[in-house]
Amino acid sequence: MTEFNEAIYAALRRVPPGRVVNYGRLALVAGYPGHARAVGRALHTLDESYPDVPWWRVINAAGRISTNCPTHTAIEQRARLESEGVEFNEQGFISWGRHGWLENEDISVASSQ
DNA sequence: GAAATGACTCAAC
DNA sequence: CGTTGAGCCATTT
Repeated sequence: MTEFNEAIYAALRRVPPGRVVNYGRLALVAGYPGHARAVGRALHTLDESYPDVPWWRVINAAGRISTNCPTHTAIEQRARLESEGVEFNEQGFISWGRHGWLENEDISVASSQ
């Protein structure tokens, strides 16, 4: 496992239940800005070895589930999120204004609600 | 080590 | 938000 993956997992563990974060922001928080795709790869390689990593709280910038993994399906991810209180749109989108992770509330989520 | 791939993102239409 | 095209980076082949 690489240092990069550890950083991603560490940052992901900081995400509280009921909150979601997109790949780009997660990479930014982990200290690797611009590594959005690498985050996707890191989560893809994720397995039972890291049970405490809430991979389901990671979605794409559009606010939608992007998961396309046989072991971690988008259906399962949505179910996990809903059980945590995350609400989905009719179109399957998540409201960043309600469930977006603010990290330290220092970063402007730019939620124009 | 080069080329291809992917759980991405942003800017333009 | 919908789609397209280009940029991005780590892992895989």
